[in-house]
Amino acid sequence: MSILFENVTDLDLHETLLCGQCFRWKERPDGSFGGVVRGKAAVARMEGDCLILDGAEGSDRGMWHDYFDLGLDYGEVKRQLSAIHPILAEAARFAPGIRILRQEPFEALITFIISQNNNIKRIEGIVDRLCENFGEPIFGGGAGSSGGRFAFPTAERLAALSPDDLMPIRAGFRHRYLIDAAQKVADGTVDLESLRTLPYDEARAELMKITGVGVKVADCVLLYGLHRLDGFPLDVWMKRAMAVLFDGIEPSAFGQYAGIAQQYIFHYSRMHPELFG
DNA sequence: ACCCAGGAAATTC
DNA sequence: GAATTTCATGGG
Repeated sequence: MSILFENVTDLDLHETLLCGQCFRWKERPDGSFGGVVRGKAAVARMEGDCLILDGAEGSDRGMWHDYFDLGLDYGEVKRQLSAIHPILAEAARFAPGIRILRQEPFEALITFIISQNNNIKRIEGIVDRLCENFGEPIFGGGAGSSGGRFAFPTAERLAALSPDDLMPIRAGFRHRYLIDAAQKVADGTVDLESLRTLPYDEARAELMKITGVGVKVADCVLLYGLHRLDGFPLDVWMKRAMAVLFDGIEPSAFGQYAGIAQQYIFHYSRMHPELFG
């Protein structure tokens, strides 16, 4: 079974799925991508301006439309952002097919806790092992050969574990952070869904109740897991980029789509390390 | 051997 | 309170 979207603009799967906002999609030899979203495995590919999800049994169009944020006009977003600063315009031109995915909040929380003081390659390996060890196996459909054959673990499952139970995923000092996050989500101490509408600073403060969540990780959870496009995560790359490429400019200057600007700049910077040598 | 990685907690000054 | 050190793990 396949799901097809026609007339899709401003989407490049390679740019969107491998730009550091998510960690579970794997590129396949034929250029398609295998991944798992909301417990459904699928293979994604583009043919011209058509987005095709193969083997997505049991999942509906709406879920994928939502995930790829197809309801937002990124052409208009880029017009607005490009008018703000010429280097931002260049960064958007460099990877015009980046979209901000609407990932699951708990997955964003866990994966970006793992991301701290870590590199993207190793983050992907840890997340893979986390899902293989503690996620529900997925049967049938695109699951067979897509690489990711396990759902992302639930908060309830992880909350029942101890830090030492996570030894197989080899996330080191982050084990206790992951358990604390799972427990606070599972017992309602932190209500992730409520963060969609809370004022930004209050939403950030809620997330920072979790041990291992500081400002940067909280901003990533809000942007990638709750689609707070006004969020602007500042990691080591972004701090360098702001200092070197946008000296004197405050993130607030990027407006309501600051988070999208951040992704263009982050990816542009990572692909041009010589700018900061 | 040394340094860094989409940081944050623990310790020290 | 602000500045520095430590925290696992793996790759360059």
